[in-house]
Amino acid sequence: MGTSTFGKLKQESTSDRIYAAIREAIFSGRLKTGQRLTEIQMAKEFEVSRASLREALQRLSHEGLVELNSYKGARVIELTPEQLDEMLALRLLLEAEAVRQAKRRLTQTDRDVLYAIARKLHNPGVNPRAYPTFDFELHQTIWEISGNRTLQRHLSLLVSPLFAMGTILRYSESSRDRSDSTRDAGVDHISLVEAICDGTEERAIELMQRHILDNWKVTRSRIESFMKQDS
Amino acid sequence: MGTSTFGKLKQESTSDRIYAAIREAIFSGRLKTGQRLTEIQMAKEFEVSRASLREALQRLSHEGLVELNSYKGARVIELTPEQLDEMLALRLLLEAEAVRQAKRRLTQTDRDVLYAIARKLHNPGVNPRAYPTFDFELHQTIWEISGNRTLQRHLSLLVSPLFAMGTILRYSESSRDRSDSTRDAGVDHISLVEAICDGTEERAIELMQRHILDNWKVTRSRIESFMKQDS
DNA sequence: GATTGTGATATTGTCGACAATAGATCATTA
DNA sequence: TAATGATCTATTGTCGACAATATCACAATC
Repeated sequence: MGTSTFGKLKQESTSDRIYAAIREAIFSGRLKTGQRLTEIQMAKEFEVSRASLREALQRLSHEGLVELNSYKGARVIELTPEQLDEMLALRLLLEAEAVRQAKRRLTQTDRDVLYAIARKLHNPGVNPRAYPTFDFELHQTIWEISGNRTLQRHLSLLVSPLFAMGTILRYSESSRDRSDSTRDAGVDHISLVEAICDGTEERAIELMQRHILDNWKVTRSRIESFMKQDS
Repeated sequence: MGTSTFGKLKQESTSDRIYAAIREAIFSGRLKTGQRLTEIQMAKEFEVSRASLREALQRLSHEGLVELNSYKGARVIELTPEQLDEMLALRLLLEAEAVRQAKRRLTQTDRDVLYAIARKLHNPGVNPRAYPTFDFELHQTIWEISGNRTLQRHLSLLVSPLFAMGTILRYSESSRDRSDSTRDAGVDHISLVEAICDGTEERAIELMQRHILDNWKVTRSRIESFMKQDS
């Protein structure tokens, strides 16, 4: 339990840490919508220099989580449920395109990799906390197979905050709901991979979108109950 | 006509200048694919501090024009014609979605604004050098009307470098071809705006995509002749 | 009383210097 | 000689300080 293995071997920079910390603070509700993020204050709080902090803020701004104005500073951007739905809608569009292009370039090794990930997710003994990581890995793999760097960049940009939000809310939710974290899947991943590898394009896209939507329903309900308890 | 635009006089920061300068250097071919961008050297060259330079590099990295590696520095990323086509394909997808959503939320003022821009573009006396700016303005307006911030962010991120590249190549091309800069339009803008305001969704999307593709053909041929003369 | 000008203050933009790291150089050894 | 390891150098990551700017309070003017 206590022996967590979350630390990647790759050494993360200071701005990486700050970036993740601020994002976590936003999603967990400690930093609220419209909250002004003063560089000096934040730098003191995290005990880092303003340079690293500014780099983190710039990344958050790029991701659309904070708003940067010249000589006016950074503010936490408003993330309404409607905007989250917008992000999800765009994600559905791009993931469909990724599936379309991935199907065209699929090699045998790609199939093996996809099935391997799906089996990891299907394995009943899998650590429930690892589920979202594996799920994310599956999506990323499909993006890579598509061979379309542009699509990859935009999908990462779009999905990364959604994924982080889901994970953070999952860990901060009340313990009674913890159980259903294990059956987020909805569409099971084996069927999805099968459709991508050997099904029709339409079928693959449909399963992918259903899979995303099913997971989204869970996350969205978490967000709403989180917002209720918050106010 | 009398619609004066005040806001564009915001003074640009140092990193804005450097960002634009490096991007220009990349598109004009002075900085070639894979070229290492040393911070100290670039900072000296532009006579700015490394802080501003790093900020510019980070933006270029977000835009996908340079690659940043920890403790290894920045390199100009490879932009093959195939990758440009990828970007265009994604743009077609997103612009179609923008048109779709804009049509649903269109107000009378929106119509007026769109027609005003289209007339500016249609006006035979318009400065040819202003054409791409107005064209960009038309697209941005449609994105805004869609009301979808996420779509806006991703479209800006995607189109901004394409637009910059087109503009830079236009100005650096040999003077004999300058004439056809005035008739890039392809689909004329009035028809496009009419379709968006009063046509069917399919018609509007089709005209939008044809318009983008027509302009792209011109830009792409410029890129190819530029690459030929380059080697 | 509302508006405009002026100054104080807090915050961001920019800079130069130091610390940490990667890559190259070169000596050492089997 | 080829492989190995220590050292050296160039470059990036991080920091604290100064300059430029926005915001607020308050006085002056109509």
